[in-house]
Amino acid sequence: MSTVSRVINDTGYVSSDSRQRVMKVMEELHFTPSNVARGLVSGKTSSIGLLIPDVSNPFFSDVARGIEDAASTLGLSVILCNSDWKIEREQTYIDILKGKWVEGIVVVGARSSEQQLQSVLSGLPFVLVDQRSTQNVSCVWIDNELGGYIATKHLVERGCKRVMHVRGPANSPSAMGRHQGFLRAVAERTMSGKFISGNFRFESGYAAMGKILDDGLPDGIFAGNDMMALGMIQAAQTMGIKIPQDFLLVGFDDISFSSYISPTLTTVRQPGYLMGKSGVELLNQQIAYGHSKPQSREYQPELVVRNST
Amino acid sequence: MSTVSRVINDTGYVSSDSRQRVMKVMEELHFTPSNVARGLVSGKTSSIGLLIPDVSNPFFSDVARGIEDAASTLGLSVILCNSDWKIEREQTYIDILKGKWVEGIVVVGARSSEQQLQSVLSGLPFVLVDQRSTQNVSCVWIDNELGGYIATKHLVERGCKRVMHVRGPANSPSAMGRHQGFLRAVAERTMSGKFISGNFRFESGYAAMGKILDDGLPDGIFAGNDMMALGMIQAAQTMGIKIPQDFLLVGFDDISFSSYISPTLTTVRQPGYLMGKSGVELLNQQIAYGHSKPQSREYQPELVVRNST
DNA sequence: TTGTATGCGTTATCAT
DNA sequence: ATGATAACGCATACAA
Repeated sequence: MSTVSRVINDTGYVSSDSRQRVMKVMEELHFTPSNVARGLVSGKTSSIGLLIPDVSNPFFSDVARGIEDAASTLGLSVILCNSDWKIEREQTYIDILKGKWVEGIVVVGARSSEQQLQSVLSGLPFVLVDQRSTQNVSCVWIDNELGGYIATKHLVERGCKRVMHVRGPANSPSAMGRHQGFLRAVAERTMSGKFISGNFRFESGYAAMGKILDDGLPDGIFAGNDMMALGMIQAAQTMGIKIPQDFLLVGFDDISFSSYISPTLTTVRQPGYLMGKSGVELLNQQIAYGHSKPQSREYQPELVVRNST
Repeated sequence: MSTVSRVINDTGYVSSDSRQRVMKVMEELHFTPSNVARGLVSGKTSSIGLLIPDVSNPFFSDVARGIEDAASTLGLSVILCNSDWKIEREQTYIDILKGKWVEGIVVVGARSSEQQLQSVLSGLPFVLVDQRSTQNVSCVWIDNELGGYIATKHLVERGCKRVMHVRGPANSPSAMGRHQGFLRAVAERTMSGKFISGNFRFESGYAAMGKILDDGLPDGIFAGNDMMALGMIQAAQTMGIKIPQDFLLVGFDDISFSSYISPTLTTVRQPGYLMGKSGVELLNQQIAYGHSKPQSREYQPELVVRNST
């Protein structure tokens, strides 16, 4: 009955009498209109995809929360997809999401290249979060290079003479950016800046601490992210090395746990929640105003000084 | 063309010639069948809802990961809904999910009563995770009472004479269960067992430490969850109180950070990832075999002894 | 083995 | 102001 449709959508002419009756019956039958049928006719499913490496990772779970909150505000539902940093899984999920006619996808920390993404997405709106676009796609990011620079400079200003970097994985643009910033800060003072590679995980930081000790302890270390920094703190603890007495430590991300440990961790804040929120807003622009000009939102990394330095 | 449908679903008779041609064309056009249209005709959307208080909470993000993994394995997509422990939001999301024709809902740590849930869901399959059912609905849970008992008994066995409990919120069945276990263990030794209320958050544990100090420090504290325990560790640290020298501390959950801090936290493990995974499996039973007999899966709380005791 | 018709629940267009 | 009809994309039942 089209009259029903009219009262539901509040469109067209409906006598107040009919409206009353329809509303009454809807109450009685607990009637909920089918978004599936609606989607089929309108092409709009009011759903978006969230492609993210791992929701159980503290930084990403913050991002995810920001995304879901913003989406919810816009009346959009979020379909959660964990890719585990695997390109293959990214592609698989994208196919599924396309089949579901999501209105767009928020891609967080993707491993696939932008070309791959664009090719597979074939026109479906999407935004990159935690990643800068080199093509012309909407994205939300922070200047990792600057963040790495700030972190390292802080170490130097605190009087460190031998600084080191525990870098994230080489296939992560964020990790590489931070490393670049580290190198720039180090070059400015004509210091040497050694680094070792990790994988952004706690265990990786823990293990790094061992290797570092073999090479002789530096007086300042910039960890590529907070999880590795936590690992280093834990390792240092068991080794009887004191922070900040024996060396200063700076992390990256400012996950909540950075201020929940001892020593509280000096770190470079990345506003995960906000970045997620912004991502959805940009995506919504794309969705609403068609394939207009992509926008990007850049956040500034911010040093948060705590007890580890 | 129904032949196309036949090759996609691999049903009915199709000459290998036609199959070849169809597949070829599908490749060329990057054809992806619409799950929306499919859902409309079959009534199956291959989507489930995930209603959870807060994905950015470490325990819940573990659960969420388990759920998404299991769902993905079963070919189900997960729609993420954060309720913030608000009954109102739970209801709102449920309505949305119903409109989307999800095949079922995994309800994690709900605040709504089972009656409310059943009433709003009106027949839609759902399972409770992190909550025991008093009605007849599928659920995955651990024995919180036993967990609380184990934690407290551990304290006693370690020689504590005056134990305390920092409880979670009164409207949380988990919190109350753990408290009950605490009381039972205390009663067995005819000890007094004071407690104060918290809200399961870090700040709450931090604040609790202050109040506890006013009443005179006990020699053993059982915190209602790990987040509060972390808050207490942090507060103790700033107050110059040493753990486990000045008092022993046991948490609950075993979130990963429990072993990432100093002192590493003795805690009662709750297998969040597994519980999420099981939840989906039970839900799938409900979905597949109609409204058959609900099942429940109980996990045993397990004491993990670390340095805080 | 293949094509045609019908219906899923909703909305938009057209008649009434 | 309201009802009838077509269409969305697919799968099923039926006819060829």
